[in-house]
Amino acid sequence: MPLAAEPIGVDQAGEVAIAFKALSDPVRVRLLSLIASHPGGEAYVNNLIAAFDLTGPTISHHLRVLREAGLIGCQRRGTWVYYWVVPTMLERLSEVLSIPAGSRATD
Amino acid sequence: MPLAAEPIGVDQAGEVAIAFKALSDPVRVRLLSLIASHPGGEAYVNNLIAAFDLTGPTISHHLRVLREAGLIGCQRRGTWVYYWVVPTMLERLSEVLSIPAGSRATD
DNA sequence: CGCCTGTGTAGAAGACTGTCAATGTAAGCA
DNA sequence: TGCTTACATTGACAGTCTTCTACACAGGCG
Repeated sequence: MPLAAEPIGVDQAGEVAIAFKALSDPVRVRLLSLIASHPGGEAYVNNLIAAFDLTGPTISHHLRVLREAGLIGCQRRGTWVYYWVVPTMLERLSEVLSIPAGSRATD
Repeated sequence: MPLAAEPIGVDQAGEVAIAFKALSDPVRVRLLSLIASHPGGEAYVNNLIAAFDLTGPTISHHLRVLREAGLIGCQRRGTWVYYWVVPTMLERLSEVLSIPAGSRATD
């Protein structure tokens, strides 16, 4: 349900805000984009760490925030840990921000 | 350009993160929804304050954050100040989160 | 002019966040 | 078993955020 269609409920506003908070850091936005745009839809941590001027623990922390927000999933395969995006969550957020047709007013 | 289409640039990630940070608080999500879904697309501050268990200055602060993020605009008309949403900004964020067709992988 | 209402600003307290160094855990290999 | 690599957790520090109280500004009205 788009945010602009009707006043959002308190509970749903809280859930949505948690997801947006996970996206409120440039590093996490880039991480999500790197994972989502990776060939095959997956990426492993070592590649992600190499893309930033940050230490491993910091990237690990950001990945955890994204995971706890339900935006990405992960799985260990042998030594490496693979991450992938959860498309349904992104789509839900995208819909929340969409503008319903015919609801535009003074701009 | 959707976030999942290709790795997002550092600059754009920063801009997008600022907008998402503005949406990372439940109060601001509800404020934006109240303004966007208001008949006529506008709302004035007194009504917004009445919808929360928060003081006027706190609502004023949140409105400023939304305004500085480019998500809403405002104008004084006599004694009252009216707020409205900026649809282009919401649409841009919605597009960033959208999933390009055919890019879904292991879920 | 002076008063009241509506709205924003300033400053401060407390909680939260991003980052790091140090340490811990898990898997592969000799 | 012991060593090495890959990744996560812990604890700490500096900075930021949310919220409040107190105050200031702007506009209408007597």
